Amino acid sequence: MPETLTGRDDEARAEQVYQLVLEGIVAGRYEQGARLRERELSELYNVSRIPVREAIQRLEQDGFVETFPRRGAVVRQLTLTDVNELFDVRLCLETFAARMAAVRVAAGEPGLRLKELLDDTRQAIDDDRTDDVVRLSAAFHAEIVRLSGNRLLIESVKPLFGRMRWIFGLAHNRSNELQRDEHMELCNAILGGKAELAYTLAYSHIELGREPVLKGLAETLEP
Amino acid sequence: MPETLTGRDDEARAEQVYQLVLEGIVAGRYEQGARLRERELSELYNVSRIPVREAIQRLEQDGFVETFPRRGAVVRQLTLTDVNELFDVRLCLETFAARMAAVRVAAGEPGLRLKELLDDTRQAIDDDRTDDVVRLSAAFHAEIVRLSGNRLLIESVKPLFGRMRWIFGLAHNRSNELQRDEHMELCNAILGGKAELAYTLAYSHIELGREPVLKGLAETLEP
DNA sequence: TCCGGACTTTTTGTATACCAAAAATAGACT
DNA sequence: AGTCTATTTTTGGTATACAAAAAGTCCGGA
Repeated sequence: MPETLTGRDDEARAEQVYQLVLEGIVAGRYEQGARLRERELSELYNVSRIPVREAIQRLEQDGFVETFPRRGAVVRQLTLTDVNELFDVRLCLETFAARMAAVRVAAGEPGLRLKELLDDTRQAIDDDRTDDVVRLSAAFHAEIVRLSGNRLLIESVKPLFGRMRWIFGLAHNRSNELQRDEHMELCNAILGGKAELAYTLAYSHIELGREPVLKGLAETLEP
Repeated sequence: MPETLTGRDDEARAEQVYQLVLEGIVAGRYEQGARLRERELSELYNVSRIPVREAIQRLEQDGFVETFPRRGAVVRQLTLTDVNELFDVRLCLETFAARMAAVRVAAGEPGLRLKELLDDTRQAIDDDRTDDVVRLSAAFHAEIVRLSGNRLLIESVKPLFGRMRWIFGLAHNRSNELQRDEHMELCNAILGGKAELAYTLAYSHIELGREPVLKGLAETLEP
């Protein structure tokens, strides 16, 4: 029973509720269309209904729950269609981001953070810290988008990353080693300012991730 | 003084507040970083602060206002950078949508609505109903995205269309006749199932829109 | 005169209590 | 058992209150 929010660090209760519920969703603690009742959550987390409503609104906007008028919010369940749609949109936006990132780096934008993330991933793999590997991999993709310099693109991609976290949490994935190799190549292309190469590498890297995830989710969905 | 919302059709006060404020923003009734005070809006529209907050949250998510902790929301102002970013992201998503739409039509999805919109636009141009022309043009682009069948793509594009409405409201545009010709070509490609052609036509159509809008906005911004 | 700090007012973020109406649920009746 | 009705939940909304952070104001001193 987390009385976590009671008197403690105030400021942004809504944000905290959002994070807590999201955590529950990606960890699979809610199942198939479970209802999120406002009063239930507000009592659980010792906050009023206002922050809860705000959190639920954001969860809906990020595609984790669905709300129906006068019936409230229910946790969505991921389908194979969702995964395919996600990968298609990622192919659109992230390949563009990779190309732009290369252009911007060629124009002087510092891209060292990308290499750092790669080094950290190396460490995390060697230490077998699986959660960190996943987190760092996501951070790598996010950093490329950030490097693109297009704020609207960054905004547009944000909800996708939320969904990715969810999907990768449910359906795992393929060899970390292989993925890191691809990240390395992509990193080199971007830091070398090779825009078209970055585009191509990003494309194949994302596309390579699709099948394994689909297969993993299919298994999770129907055991 | 619109007591519009008072006893009337309840249901979705937040939505109405959202629409009303958005209307004000795209119509340019608010200027350069004007503050949106919760109580002010709630008194203006005769609602409590909750629907107002909800509306403001959505306005932020759609990029019309910016909020700062403990300082509330201010109306954003469009910059040339915003326009360029918007067109770049549109090039990503809408060209993909056009390609997918062609594929889906070839696979049997009915695309007649696209032709209807084109006919309506013809009428609107002939009748000199400028507002309708703009609205129908937007609807044409939206319909292509809808035809793509990718719900996540539809969600991702929604905020862009909001911004487009804003931008086209401020900075007008180029010959309706020319645009309609391009729409016609694109429509034919999609209905003919010619995916790559649809992609190319969508690309050049969107890109052709960029310069005029930039020029128009530059004039609006510094008179 | 102009500057900086103390005081006052606004405004947000949240809480509490309450209500109408729609859904969900239970119950009664055929 | 199946349908119609009554009861409880639950949402969406209102009103009001309050602490704390900003913003705005005022005032005294260099």
